[in-house]
Amino acid sequence: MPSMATGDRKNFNSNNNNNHPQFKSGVNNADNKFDDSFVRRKKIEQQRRSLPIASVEKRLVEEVRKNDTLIIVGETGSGKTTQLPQYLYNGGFCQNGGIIGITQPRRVAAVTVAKRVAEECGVELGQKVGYSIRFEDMTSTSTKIKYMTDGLLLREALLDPKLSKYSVIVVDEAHERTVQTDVLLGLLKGVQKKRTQSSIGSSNSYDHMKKGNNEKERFNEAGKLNPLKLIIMSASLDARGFSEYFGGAKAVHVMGRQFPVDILYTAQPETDCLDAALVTIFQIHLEEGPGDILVFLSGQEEIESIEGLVRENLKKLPEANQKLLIFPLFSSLPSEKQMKVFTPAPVGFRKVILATNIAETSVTIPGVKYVIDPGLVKVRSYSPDSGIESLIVVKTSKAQALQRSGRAGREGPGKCFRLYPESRFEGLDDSTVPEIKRCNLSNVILQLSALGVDDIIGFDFMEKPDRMAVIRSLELLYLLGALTDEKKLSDPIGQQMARLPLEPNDSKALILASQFDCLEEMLIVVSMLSVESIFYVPRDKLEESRTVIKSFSSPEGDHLTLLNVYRASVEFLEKNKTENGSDKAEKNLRKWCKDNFINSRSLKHARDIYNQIRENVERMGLKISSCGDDTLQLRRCLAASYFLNAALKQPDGTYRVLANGQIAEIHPTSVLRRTKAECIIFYNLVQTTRNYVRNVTRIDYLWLAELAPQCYALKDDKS
DNA sequence: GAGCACTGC
Repeated sequence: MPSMATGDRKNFNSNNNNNHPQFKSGVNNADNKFDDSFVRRKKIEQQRRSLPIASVEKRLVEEVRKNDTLIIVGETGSGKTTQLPQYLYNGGFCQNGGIIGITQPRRVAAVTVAKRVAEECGVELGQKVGYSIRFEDMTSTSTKIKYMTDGLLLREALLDPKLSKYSVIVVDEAHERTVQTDVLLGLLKGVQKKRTQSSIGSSNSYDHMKKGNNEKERFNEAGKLNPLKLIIMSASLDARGFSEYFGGAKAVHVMGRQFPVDILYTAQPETDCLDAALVTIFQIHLEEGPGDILVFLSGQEEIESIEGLVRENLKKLPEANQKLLIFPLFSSLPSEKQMKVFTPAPVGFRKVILATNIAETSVTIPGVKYVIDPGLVKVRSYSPDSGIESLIVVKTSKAQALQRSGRAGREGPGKCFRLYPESRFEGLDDSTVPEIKRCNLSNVILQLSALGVDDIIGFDFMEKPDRMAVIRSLELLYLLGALTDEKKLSDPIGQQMARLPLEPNDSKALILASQFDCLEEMLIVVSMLSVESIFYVPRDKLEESRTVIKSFSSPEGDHLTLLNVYRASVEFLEKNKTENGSDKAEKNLRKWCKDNFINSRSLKHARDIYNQIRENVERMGLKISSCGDDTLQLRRCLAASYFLNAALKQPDGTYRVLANGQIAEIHPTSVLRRTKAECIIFYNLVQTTRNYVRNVTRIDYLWLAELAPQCYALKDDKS
């Protein structure tokens, strides 16, 4: 417990190393009652012209004309994401009928930016300017500027390996180095080479035309496919990595527009980060001017405990100083609760937002003037040998610290309190380890195989993934029957698996389910497994939730329990629709979810996935039939698909994973926690305080040898 | 009897 009363406070050193130019806001200073479209257009025009990037429009277009690949480093607020595509359009880059594609790592970004650009262009969204993300396509044949997620462009490449409808592809936020971005960069490099070759040697493109490719390709006057212009946009200060990867590509810098943020460090290293954050919150609240506080914490648990501490300490202050409102923010929080952070604090009040990484890039909260950064972050780590996933708390990178502090300077000058000494900052890694070096690669490999890349180890990644991780994933794909002995994609299993937007194991389960006559059920199970945490239980309703959740549970395990939840929700929705109409029914469903401790956002997501993959398997011609109440077939199918995730009970009640000997316990949230089935299959193995298997179903040990002989042979067979 | 950062198709 911090001793605020005794005057315990943190001493912060300012580095005063502030070389950011200060800008006047210039926006919204006229409270215009006559905000008709003309005035609005004028305003937009003015805003566009005042962006830092506007002064270099001609030069940028010229550079793109001269260079097939260009790196653009643009700081926050430069306007690169909204403006560059418009400059290129006006510069004639769509004249051959090609379109400009801009990729984003996140769905919301693709949507909001597309909306803004459509407005700036004065066109209806979905016409000249559109976006395309999973479950939502807002483009048409007239779309010339298309925003999309990078994952979606990867999917498009499966159907059209030369991405022939694009004349320019802009990869935005490349510094984030998500798996999808990294794969995309490697792919685009190859596409560019192919298109350059085919526009030199005419035979290639001619062959392609002869094959009767459905996709219309963009040809120049001589009937050749135009080269692909590639633009990599990054906010990182160092463009060297990208430039080197693209053969010494030219890099240009565009100024940003940020308000200055004063960076403060503690004089001494902190031993207790939570306590330091708590003290700093009150220090700001009591000593600094108006403005909201954003605190970066590692996870839900930390957020909830600090929330309690702030409340406790707040009560001890004089009433005049109690005007502090606390908002937790993390991804699994139900959206109604997430939305609350956007309501401005009443006059005289200050908000403090306790957030995870979600506030670093995904969510921008207005009103933040102070950032508290303990310098830690929870990251996923994955061990290819044990197949164990875990979340570990590590120090942020310099780039991440910079990103966090930037959150204080969006509306005016701000302050960032780093809860560590300046010397420690110097010792941080420049940037975060790319995701591709710390994740399961089976999906990446499956996708690349479908694109004709057979030599994964030799693929031109910007940063090569771990060799062992590649080998393990190749093994898995081979055992699932997706790859042949020659490491080529198998037909039809591998081909079908690659087409499904799921993890390879889940795709295999669907394909097998059509043979086990339980595809109807497996579609639901896989959709439910693909989303995060279906159940959401507030801390104070633990007891109440137990009986409610129990009503869904199946003695056979969690997979069937998830199936029950989905079916109950569909039944509720259908019945409501006939009685109350569609809109009202959706609203009632959300209430039903709340009453049943189900996260309605997750359930909606599962329904979207269900509809999408159902359409996929229908198009593949798989037989969709139901096993009804006979769940034996479904469990046998699970065993046949997830055979590598089989575990046997040991005398002490723990489980031993047959494939690699790992020891784990059944997670306490599982319906099989108490029953202790002899043999189980599980969906994933996570390490927290202990090793836990989650989403578990009871199976018969003998099924393994019968259904997965490539992995298990009966011991008696040899004698 | 425990706890799960964030994305994406």
